[in-house]
Order: sequence, then structure tokens, then C-alpha cells
Amino acid sequence: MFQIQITTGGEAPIFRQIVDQVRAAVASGKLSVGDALPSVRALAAELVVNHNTIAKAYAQLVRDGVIDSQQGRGYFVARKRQIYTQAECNRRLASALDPVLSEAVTLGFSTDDILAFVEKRLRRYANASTNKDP
Amino acid sequence: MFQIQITTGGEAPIFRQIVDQVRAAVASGKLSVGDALPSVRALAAELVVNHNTIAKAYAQLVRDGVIDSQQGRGYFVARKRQIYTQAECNRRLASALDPVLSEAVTLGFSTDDILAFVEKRLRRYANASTNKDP
DNA sequence: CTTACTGTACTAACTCAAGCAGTACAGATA
DNA sequence: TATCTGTACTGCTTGAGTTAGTACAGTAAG
Repeated sequence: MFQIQITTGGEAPIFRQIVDQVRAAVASGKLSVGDALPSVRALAAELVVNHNTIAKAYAQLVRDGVIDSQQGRGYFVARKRQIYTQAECNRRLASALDPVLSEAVTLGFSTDDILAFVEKRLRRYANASTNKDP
Repeated sequence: MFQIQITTGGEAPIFRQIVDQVRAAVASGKLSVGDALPSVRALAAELVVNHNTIAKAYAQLVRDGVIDSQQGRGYFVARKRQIYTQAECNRRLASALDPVLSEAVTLGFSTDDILAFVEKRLRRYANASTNKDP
């Protein structure tokens, strides 16, 4: 079962928490290509938020090519395809990564510490699409 | 000379751009321990923003132990010291890193791609405090 | 001592993103 | 036909981010 949890106040906005968690689920293989996501209204009721907020998060994921929408049927994990150019992908990754790396260094982590940390975190995605129940 | 550049509209908030750029400058050795930062009012004039916005960014950096404030004198790059517990540092790094890694995977990067990318980006911090004019 | 810089701390006002509430319409499915 | 689905509005409230202006205290140099 696919569970989403949100926290309100001080944290990241709700729609961003949803985007991040769906992305993580797809990246780690908890959700596979073709899997259905909770409907906009069902997830809104479950999380006790407005359905517009869910729709906003899903729309963002559609824009990024992570999921597809089918009018009247629901949202489904999309087949992986190239949405942005390689240069654009690099630019996006760099601009997201650089502030994190700067923070890590000023927090006292060495470059070796950081590399080891990233490697460890990446292990959760190592066997994506191979850890599903048949 | 230490330059800060900001962009308005759609991007990250101004005070966060300043925090990130100061952090990056300290992490990469462009700014060394004891170096003075631009004064609140001078930087505000240069960037054409309110001085409160600069003060907010500097206050954040003080909280994180990146810089020190000296009433009447200015802000200076702090001696590196442990502000948070190791567990707290790990927690911070993980929560900042995980969404970036998920996005990278869904963008199509393999784990090897990501590790190589991080390593390449980290090279800019490799020789911090060794690339200063004597 | 005076002047001019520095950090610091307020108040008041504005803009905009985020979220909620409600409604409405169109496609899909049983 | 009923009921699920996505989608698209409008109107409203709240809070973050920013600006403007003012004020006060510490520092340093003339």
C-alpha cells in the first residue's frame, strides 16, 4: 500500500510534500509504471486538505513527466521518458544540489563524508522496479 | 572581491539567495575565517533591496554558525565550530538531500550518474582555504 | 567630543503564494 | 442512470516576504 503523510506548519507547503513523496515512491520502485495513484478527492479526504491542493501537486508531477492523467479515470505512473534536454536536466540538478552541498560543507561535513552520505542514501533507489510483489 | 547577485520574481526569496551565496563562498574558500562581509546597508544599497532583508539573511547565517556579528563593527566569517549535534547534522543533510535525489532519479539520472555529478560539484570545495591570495 | 559608520529593533503597509470552500462541467464506467 | 474520475473556475483568508521609515546603541576615526 502506498501511504502519504503530511505535516502542517513551519514545514514545506503541502503540495510540495506530496510531490516529493510521490517522486520518492516512483524513484524507489514503491510505485511502478502504470500504477494508479489515489484519486484527487480520496487523497484530499484522507489527508484532510482541499482537493485543489492535491490537484496542484498532481499537475506538477504531470508537468515533470512523472505521472499521466486520464480524464475520468485517474492518475497513473508514467512510462519514463525524456521531458527536458540533457542540458536542462544538468542545470536543474546543479541548481538543486549546490545549495545542499554548500550547507553540508558549512555544517562540517568533509567531501568524503558527503560522498559517502549520498551513496548511502542512493542505495534505496538501487533496485527500483525489482522490489515489487509479483 | 566578493560579489553577490540576486534575481527577483519566481526564484527563491532574496534573503535565501543571500544565505546560499554566502554559504557557498565560505564553503569554497572565497571567504576565509575573519573576513568581513559587506555591511547591511552597503549590501542593501548595492542590491537595491531593503536593509531589513539583508539583516534577515545575516541573522540566519549567524544562527547556523557561519558568521559572527559584532555590534558596531560588522559581520565576519566565523571560526568553524559545532553548532548542532552530529545526529542533527545528519538529519538536516538527509532532509535536504533526499528530495534532490528523488528528483534526480525521476529526471532519468542513474545512481552512478548522480554520484559522479556530486563528486564533480564537490571538487569546487576540495581546496577550500588554500586558494586565497596571501 | 563629534561625526559617521556599524548592528539591531521596532511599526506599518503592501504583494503574492498557499490553502480552503464551494460550485460546476466533462469523461469514464458499471 | 448513478457515481466515480479529472478539471476549472470564483471568492476568501492567512502568512511569508519585502519595503519604508524610524530609532537607538556600540565602534572607530577625525
